Amino acid sequence: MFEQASAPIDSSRRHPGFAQAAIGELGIRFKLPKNRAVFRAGDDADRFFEIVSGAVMIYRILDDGRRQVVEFAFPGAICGMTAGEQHESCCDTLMPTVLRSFKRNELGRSDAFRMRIVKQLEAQLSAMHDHAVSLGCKTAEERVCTFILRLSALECDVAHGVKQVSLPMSRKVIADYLGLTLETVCRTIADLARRGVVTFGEGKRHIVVPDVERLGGTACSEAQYA
Amino acid sequence: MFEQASAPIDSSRRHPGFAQAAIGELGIRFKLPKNRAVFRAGDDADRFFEIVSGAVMIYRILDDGRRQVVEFAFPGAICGMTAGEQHESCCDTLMPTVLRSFKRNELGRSDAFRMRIVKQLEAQLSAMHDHAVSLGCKTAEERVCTFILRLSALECDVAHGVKQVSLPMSRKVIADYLGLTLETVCRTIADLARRGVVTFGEGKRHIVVPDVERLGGTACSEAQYA
DNA sequence: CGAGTACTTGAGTGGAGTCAAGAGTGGTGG
DNA sequence: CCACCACTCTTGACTCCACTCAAGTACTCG
Repeated sequence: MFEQASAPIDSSRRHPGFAQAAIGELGIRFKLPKNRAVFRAGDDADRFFEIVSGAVMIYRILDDGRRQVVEFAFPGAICGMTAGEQHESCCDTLMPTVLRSFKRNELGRSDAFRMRIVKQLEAQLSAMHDHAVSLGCKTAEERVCTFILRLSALECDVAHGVKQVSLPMSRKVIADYLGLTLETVCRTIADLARRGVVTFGEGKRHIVVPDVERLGGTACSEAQYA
Repeated sequence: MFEQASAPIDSSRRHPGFAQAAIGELGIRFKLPKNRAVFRAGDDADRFFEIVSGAVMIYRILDDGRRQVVEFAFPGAICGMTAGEQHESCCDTLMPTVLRSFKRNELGRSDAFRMRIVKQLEAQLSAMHDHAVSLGCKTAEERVCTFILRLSALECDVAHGVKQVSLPMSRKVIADYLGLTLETVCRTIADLARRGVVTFGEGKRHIVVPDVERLGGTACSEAQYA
């Protein structure tokens, strides 16, 4: 009935030995290659992570294999903070990624640190609200445009008024994030390209946005009530 | 193309005078009737709120009137915390509700308070992840079952093994939360009732769950990878 | 008790999913 | 360097779940 998502990356491929690599109070900095598990649902949530460079995805998997990517995390973001004892989601790297790992109880370290964490959690909550709007009431085309727009806001090369966005993830991952199938994502991007709303850069993972306004119009924005 | 959601409740119906009602450091406690605005998207986010009793919904509205209810908040939850200067969502009461209002800068008050806020934000983030799973990859029936199950976990009368859940919101609000139409919500509940997975209590807003296991099976749960 | 709102049910449609086949891309090893 | 293989991406044809439109019924509250 539903396409099986690829199972989570094998536990043995998780960052081996790093967590034990000691150091006391400051975050432990370490690097992972592409497609490695940072943590798995069910792991003890005694540590959380800050993305220094690279990118990760946080996702959940249902019994029958359906997968929902709930967040992407880029440099500056934190992930793996949870009120419970165990992680409820999985987290994989999308590209070579440098992380900083903190013990959960380091949270009490300093006011400045804690305020940063609160700000980050607020930002993530707000991003999840945006994402819920996409998933709950936008069409396939609006979701894809909103997604490209969001990526272009964080990371893009701007050359003579044209933005180039590089997608660090496969069509399947985008589909699992947007609540669509990979075929629908393909078709939608192809259609946007046909109409000139976007064009392809070098390779299918580079999207060029000639007119951000136009893409924004196609993405459908939120009403303002002041 | 899309059904117009009712516009947000008029600003003049917001809690009049309460914010100015002074008091210094402790939260200001106040009560609102049903269907009142707690805050609006665009309002200054200088205060945030704790639900003491009752219930509220947090939602966003798109240009063309589509509405997405992103969260419900019940006693113990906080709402209105945002990293930005203005609120990005609207918040209305679903029933007579007692709230406690805090100045944003009161956040620095005490460690215990701050830790409570962090825990709450983590819990809300986790709830949003669950919600994204529903919106992104569950069928109408699974969403409705997941929703009833979640409500039954927080609030329900248990009498001789049978759970009764009271829905404090209209079918339209449930639909806007689950990313469905109100007709689909109606049909789905009717169908569950026909099959005996749920039955109606007194009035259409009281759902009786004879067998929580069975409802859980219909809701579709998450895989565990330890 | 009556008016307005909330809810239910039916019939028909369409957007995104499913199934399937083929093209492009990148990494590896001879 | 290029041939091969695996994986990712694209496109087409058909299907189906949830949406739309529409009519009618049940609450709720003044």
